[in-house]
Amino acid sequence: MTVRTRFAPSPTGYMHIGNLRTVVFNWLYTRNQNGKFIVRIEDTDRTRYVENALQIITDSLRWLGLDWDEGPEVGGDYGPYVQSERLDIYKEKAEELIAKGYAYRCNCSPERLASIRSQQRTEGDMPMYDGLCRDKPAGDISPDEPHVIRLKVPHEGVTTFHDVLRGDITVENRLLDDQILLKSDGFPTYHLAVVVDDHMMGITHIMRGDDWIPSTPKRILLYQAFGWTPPVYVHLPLVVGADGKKLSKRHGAVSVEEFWRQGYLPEAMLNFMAMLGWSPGEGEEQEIFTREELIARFSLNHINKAPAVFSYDKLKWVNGVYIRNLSHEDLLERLIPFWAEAGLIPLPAPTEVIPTLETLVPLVQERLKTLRDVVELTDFVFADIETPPIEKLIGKNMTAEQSLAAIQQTQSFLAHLVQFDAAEMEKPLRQVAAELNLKAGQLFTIIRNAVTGKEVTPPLFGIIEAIGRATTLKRLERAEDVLRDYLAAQTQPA
RNA sequence: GCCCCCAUCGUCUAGUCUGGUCAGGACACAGGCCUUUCAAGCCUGGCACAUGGGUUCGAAUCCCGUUGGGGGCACCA
Repeated sequence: MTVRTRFAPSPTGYMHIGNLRTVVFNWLYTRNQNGKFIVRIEDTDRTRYVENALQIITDSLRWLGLDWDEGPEVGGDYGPYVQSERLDIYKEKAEELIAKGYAYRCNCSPERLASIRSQQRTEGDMPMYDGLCRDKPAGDISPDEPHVIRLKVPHEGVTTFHDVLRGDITVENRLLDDQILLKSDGFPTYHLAVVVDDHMMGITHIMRGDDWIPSTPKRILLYQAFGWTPPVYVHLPLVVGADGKKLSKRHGAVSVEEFWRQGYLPEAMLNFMAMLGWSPGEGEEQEIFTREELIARFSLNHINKAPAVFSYDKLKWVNGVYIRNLSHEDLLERLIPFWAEAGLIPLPAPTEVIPTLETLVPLVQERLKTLRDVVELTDFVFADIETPPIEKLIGKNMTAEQSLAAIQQTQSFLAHLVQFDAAEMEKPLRQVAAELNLKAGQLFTIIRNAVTGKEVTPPLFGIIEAIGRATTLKRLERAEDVLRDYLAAQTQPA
């Protein structure tokens, strides 16, 4: 039997990271099994529909490299793959259930429903439909008047389904609501649409968040009513925030887009997401896996049942590992959009700045946790800096005179350097420090401050090379001015 | 309120099914080495089987209770 799985997002605006983890597991399992992965759009709620949401979903999937075999843009034999284009099917299936006695028409007003719900709540009961229309005679509500179609859940007995991770789960039928299957606007609800589509599209395995467990019995009842065999269920543990609650915006970034914009690599995201709730098991201590390794090793046997906290720290670490493993060329290409977005370089990058960028890449590579970090690390190369205040220009255990002399010596050395190249700088500048009776660190620190305006930067000489001779000398000069002004003020008591 | 699910370091987890190695690894944290700053790298350290009761020669592992956490209860998915 060919494994067929699906990802069935609602086009409500963005791709949530919790959804993404579900997709990753579905996709890895399907690829591992050589099955078919299907994307189906569940747009049955017209009130929540967002215009370009479909685009966001497909862009997100493509960014992660999660391809689908059937669905929007690629077609397939079981289409259409958008539920709003399948309305007549659901309607027909709902009528079929009425004919078989498993469903009934209901014309209770939303107001009445709300009022019985609130009453049930205040009385401490589980809110559910009171069944007013359930026993009305067959022709009592005309198919032409506004109404919904509800599932006729048995009052007695229990419904059991099997979950691969948790075993059999049983719920008493009396606790299940007479779920609405077809809304008064003619659209199906999720419960009907998903069962009909999963069956008609030949879905064999359903992997989704375990927040769906409580509603699964209703689904099973539908399969029984239709006389169909339910698929295999795998309920995945939820992805939660640091407080243990369902991951949401207040925990930090939650949409795939945001992670992309913050400079996470798709391959790092995939690796990290795969390990959230799944592990290779059997004493395996490897943490970093290629896409191919993940596909080869993924199995349902090692999925955890407990919810997993989404650790931004660990994701950053994984991302850093992936960044360090990139070739210089590859990293450069990925960094350019971030420099450009910060306004440091134009896009596309002009050929004359490429050598500067190439100098920078090896300097920043092991310092980046995200691609976007490059901005903070190198902005002074492209943009003018503020001349540092006097405290930053006087070295540790040094006088202003010594500091001025040190900067002057450095400036004159750099001004006359034949090859303005990082490799040519270190030795002679250490020499300069020695001659001035300074530790190398004392000299380098004030030079760093003078030239970058920051106390923490990538290695100094590479940075100086990237900044270039003219700008470097100019910045040193400005630093000297500050020191000279300071000294003048000292000797001239006010 | 009712129902369902879950429970190993702060976090992700290995080990649980097939009871018996100082409960292993990683992130984070602390200290150290390296070092022009910051990283990266290396070394070291602290840190967990929620709890009570069984079963057993022996329980993180099997059973029951308790506690704790999460989720669900729409003409939303």
